[in-house]
Amino acid sequence: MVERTNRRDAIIEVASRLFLERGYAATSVRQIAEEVGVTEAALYYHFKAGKRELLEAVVQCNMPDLIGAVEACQRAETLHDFIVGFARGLAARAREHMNDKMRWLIAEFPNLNEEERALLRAKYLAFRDALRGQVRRFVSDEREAQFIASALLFVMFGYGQLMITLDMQSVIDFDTDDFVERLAQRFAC
Amino acid sequence: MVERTNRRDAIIEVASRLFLERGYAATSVRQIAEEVGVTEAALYYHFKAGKRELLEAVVQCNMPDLIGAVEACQRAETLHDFIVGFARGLAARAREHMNDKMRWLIAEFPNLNEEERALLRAKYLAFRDALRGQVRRFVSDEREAQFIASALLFVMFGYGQLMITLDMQSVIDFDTDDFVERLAQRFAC
DNA sequence: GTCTATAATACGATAGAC
DNA sequence: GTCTATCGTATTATAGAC
Repeated sequence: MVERTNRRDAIIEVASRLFLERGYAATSVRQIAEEVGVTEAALYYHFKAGKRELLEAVVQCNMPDLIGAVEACQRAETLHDFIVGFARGLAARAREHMNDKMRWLIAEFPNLNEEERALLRAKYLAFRDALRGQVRRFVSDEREAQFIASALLFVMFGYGQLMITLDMQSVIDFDTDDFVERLAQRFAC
Repeated sequence: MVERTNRRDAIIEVASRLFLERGYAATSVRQIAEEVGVTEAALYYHFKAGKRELLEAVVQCNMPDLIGAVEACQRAETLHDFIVGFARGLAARAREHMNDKMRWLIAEFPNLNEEERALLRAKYLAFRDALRGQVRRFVSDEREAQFIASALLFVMFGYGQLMITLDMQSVIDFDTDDFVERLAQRFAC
């Protein structure tokens, strides 16, 4: 493992912010170096493989922490409470820019190499399995638990991308709490 | 309305393909002109406002035809059949690159101006209302119909972005037909 | 590790001939 | 409408001094 200097981390942080704001292709190495307060040459010392290596680093540190949202509601005693708690956990993570990270990963997906795509898929799978494991506590049938976990996942993801990322919430009168409550009732019956 | 020449349309077509493949920022005017088989100067004759005008044209012609998916299953006689038919309609549209278009719109969302964002929101609203109208045929309660329409929308969108756009289907054993069937049962009960 | 300086190329955009 | 030619700038990346 290569030693990580503070400067290297600072570069990744700035690159991460700019990539998420404007996209990989629209961000220049010069802009990143300027905002960090170093020259391009210094940046290329830290990232010998250039801009692509910067992308790799940013992809790594922007993998969304989905698992945490499941762990946050392990104590629920009914499926209904679990679903409501899960939605609450995701909402908290949305405030930590989880939606922006997902939007960005989707946006840059065509630019990712196979290794990075595999990492993203592994994260997704681990998340789905954790979710299914929790649902399994309340649903005895394996296939039914699988279905509920997938459905919850799709609903939450679709909500995040449509309402938050595409900012539909600013123009639509949508009662999220009521939606989550109805969803929980529907799946817990 | 300005007269549209064949050449202008050819340029939009190539620009559309390249923008969707590589993104707006990563595609150069030169590449587009080359693939169309004209010079940059000729391209700037057709698009006096330059690259940004190209984006506007491509955004316009890549607004997904969501409404069609609802209209395709207007004859369903139960909510269960409607949901299954609706999923089938979306699957057909996925083959017409509707998912790629949605992925691209999400990716370029930060680059869109207010007019273009408003257009996207209007499309979404019209789609949701059409969906709710159909659900209303089977569900008397207005708010419940609203909930079901939103839930279906989020599920389908989440499925499309995760399974198709992020290509999870290539690595996960997922039975879509079984999923849709369980979904229909769950919401039609 | 960070700098100055610079290479080599690509970019968006335009002028003017035909 | 399409071309050639070109402008001014920005791009990724490197060489070599300190």
